[in-house]
Amino acid sequence: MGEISSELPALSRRERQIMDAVYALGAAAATEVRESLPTPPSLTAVRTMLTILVEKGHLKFRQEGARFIYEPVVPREQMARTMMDQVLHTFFEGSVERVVSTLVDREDSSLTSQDFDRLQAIIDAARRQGK
Amino acid sequence: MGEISSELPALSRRERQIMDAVYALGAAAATEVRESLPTPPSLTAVRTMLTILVEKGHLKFRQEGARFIYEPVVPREQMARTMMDQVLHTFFEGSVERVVSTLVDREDSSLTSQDFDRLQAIIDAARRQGK
DNA sequence: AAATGGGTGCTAATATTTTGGCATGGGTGA
DNA sequence: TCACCCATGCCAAAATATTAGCACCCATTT
Repeated sequence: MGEISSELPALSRRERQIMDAVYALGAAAATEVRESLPTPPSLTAVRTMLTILVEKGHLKFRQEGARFIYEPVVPREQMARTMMDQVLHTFFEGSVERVVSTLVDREDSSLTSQDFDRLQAIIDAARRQGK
Repeated sequence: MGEISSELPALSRRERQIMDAVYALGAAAATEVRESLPTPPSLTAVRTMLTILVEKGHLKFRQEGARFIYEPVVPREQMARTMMDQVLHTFFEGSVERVVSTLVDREDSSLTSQDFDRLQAIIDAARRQGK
């Protein structure tokens, strides 16, 4: 049925918007999802979409008291990886360096000295581990 | 008409697939676009979509001999930035560090020692400039 | 207990997307 | 020059996506 795993599913526009919203929120109820949608439709419509996404295996939900909390089936961590690969390939010709360059050069990067330290630490660690 | 600029347009599924293909290719004719589409439709269908995307202002084309080469209106560089912001916000809670971490920890990262040097240089440069 | 705030399921109209046929025209190479 | 390839425009069916109404259920709060 599902076949989601690490493949990024071909979602429709609204479905993608909703999945993005849920990923950004971590987990959320219909109302919250609706609030973070661009040009939000009716709450009923949002609920329908959520149900569809559950049926398709992209979302799951847990009941918390009276409310239903929706959550992605593929954990954010994993999807983040997939999305990065996607962006890396489509917009950066697979160049990690260009991505990092873009990241740290952003207008509103506002990276502190400590942030830079941490970045350096991450790279050092990867270097040691990689070989 | 267009109103595209840096806002990421709400494309339909196929439209996004095609835009991604064109971005990945840099510029391409209909046939090439078709070849890099998942479950490609007929060539006519692809052409129709390309035309629609031109009408909507997402693509432009130039005639090169007998063939038409399609190209994104928003340059890849700029769209790359927008996409990064998007991914950063949706999947990494805005944490640049997490992105970098994910990038260098990828299975098939295969980053060489020189790659790491360059990464470090990028960060050093940004640090000096940012402060 | 009654009102309220979510939730469900079923249903269906509308809107949009997606597909591609068909006739036609212009370059280009054999 | 004559196919051939690639393009165009117009058109339209088929498939999907999107929206939402309605009746009803359950938990919480007043």
